[in-house]
Amino acid sequence: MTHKVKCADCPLRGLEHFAPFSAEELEVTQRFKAGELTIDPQKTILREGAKAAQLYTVLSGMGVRYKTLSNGRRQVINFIFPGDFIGLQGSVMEEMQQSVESTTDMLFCVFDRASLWQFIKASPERSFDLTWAAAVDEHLVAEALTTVGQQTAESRIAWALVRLSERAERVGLSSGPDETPLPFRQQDLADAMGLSLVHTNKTLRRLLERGYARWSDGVLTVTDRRGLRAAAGLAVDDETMPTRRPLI
Amino acid sequence: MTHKVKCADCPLRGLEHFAPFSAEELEVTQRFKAGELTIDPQKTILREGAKAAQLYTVLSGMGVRYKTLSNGRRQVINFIFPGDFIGLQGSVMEEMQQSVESTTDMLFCVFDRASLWQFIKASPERSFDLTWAAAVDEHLVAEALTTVGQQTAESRIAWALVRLSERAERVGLSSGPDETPLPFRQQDLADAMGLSLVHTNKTLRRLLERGYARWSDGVLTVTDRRGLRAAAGLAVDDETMPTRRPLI
DNA sequence: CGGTACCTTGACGAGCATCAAACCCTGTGG
DNA sequence: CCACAGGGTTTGATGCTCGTCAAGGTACCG
Repeated sequence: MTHKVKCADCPLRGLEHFAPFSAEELEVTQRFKAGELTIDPQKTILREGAKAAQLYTVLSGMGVRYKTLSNGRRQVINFIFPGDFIGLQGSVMEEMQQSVESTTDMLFCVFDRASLWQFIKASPERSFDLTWAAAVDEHLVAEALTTVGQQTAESRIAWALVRLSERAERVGLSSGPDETPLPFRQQDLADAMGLSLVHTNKTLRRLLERGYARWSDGVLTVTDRRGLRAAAGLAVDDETMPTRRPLI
Repeated sequence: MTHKVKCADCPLRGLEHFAPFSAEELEVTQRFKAGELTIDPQKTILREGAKAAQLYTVLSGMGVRYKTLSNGRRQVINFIFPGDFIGLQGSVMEEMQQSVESTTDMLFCVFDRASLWQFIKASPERSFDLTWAAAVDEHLVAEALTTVGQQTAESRIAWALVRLSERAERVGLSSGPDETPLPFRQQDLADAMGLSLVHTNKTLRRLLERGYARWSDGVLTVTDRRGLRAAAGLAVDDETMPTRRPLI
């Protein structure tokens, strides 16, 4: 397999959201890279119950990470953005407990799980980045749990819109001021926030009509960020996300 | 500060739930250890908003990790058991986003955050264990999110009882067959599962009356594990937790 | 044009929250 | 030894939030 994108040319590296690479880190990562993966929309990249042999960094596109229950319901654990590192679960559990599915076209950087160990030994810096990635993920999920567990439907939806737009902006997806792609369905939002599709729709509609944002054709435009944050139960300004995170 | 408990004598090491230590790993960990901390019940070990300078491994006792909202509500993110490693959040975020509070008397093994880096460099094996710990945490939180988001009150409570008893058993807390300490209040359970105290009480009572378990004086006795797992929406037998995990 | 995927809206009822109060304990002090 | 207070548990009554059911609307696609 050839690498169409050299790590040195990785489009994500330039973003200020990601910590800078040393030349050595770059080289280690490049060696660890096994190839690339291009995926169509609505395809499953990782499937629950399977043993994942690979790890992926998202180079472009978006998706959802979710878990399905025996009763057929689905919980969206997190939305997947460029820069996200996925598949660690499979290295710790016997088998994957969650699935990852593409929403849009996606491009992945593929790493071999078997060589993960060498990767760690080769570069302590990079190995801490792994821990970092896992910790950030946990933080996101914990915040989602808090929102789903303690907030009303309105706050939950508002919170999701705030976080989704923030994350999109940070990885350079903005197509204009406060305007980012949001290719997900209302059903995805509903499954993420523990609400029914119908109630999600009605609540979302109310928020949009109140002038906090617009959302059509897969593009979200936040027109009143402060109002939206307030509705979400978030402090109007403060940022809880780490401003810079390592990229793997 | 002196170490009353040498890592070599750590009471947790013997448990088969934890991966064995090599002599070298033991030595590295011992060097990293800064001291010990004894805490009374109902005390705050880590507080949201603060910058944590230390990391802790729980040697004994139990507690809760939670996040408080601006509206005064509280989400319990996870229950803390012996062997748990806490404080990583503080190394990744600017400041802690969650608090940790003791429920019982607790004993911690204290590590200095400043020397975390040396720790990682000194032992790649141990550094991967950090990642492992973070990933396991994320898995637990994700499962909680799934339960809170998609299950009825009855399933949520049943799920909590199953997981709590399992975790307690694994770290050697059983006081008899299917009998483990459970020092938490119903309010803690309620805050963990996103339910009101009243509804938690009524639902819990129904489960207990149905003969799945008994719970009094801080001791949980599971009398019908299969029934309880079924009520929780879990497969009757399968184990999703990694059977062995590293101890830090 | 029929078919499918997604969004939207109304009607109805259930699950759960909230309010209120009583009932344990255990500890404390007169 | 008893009165009292405080933390936790338990129970009943009431009503709101949200889920479920049902149907219609729109866009897109073969």
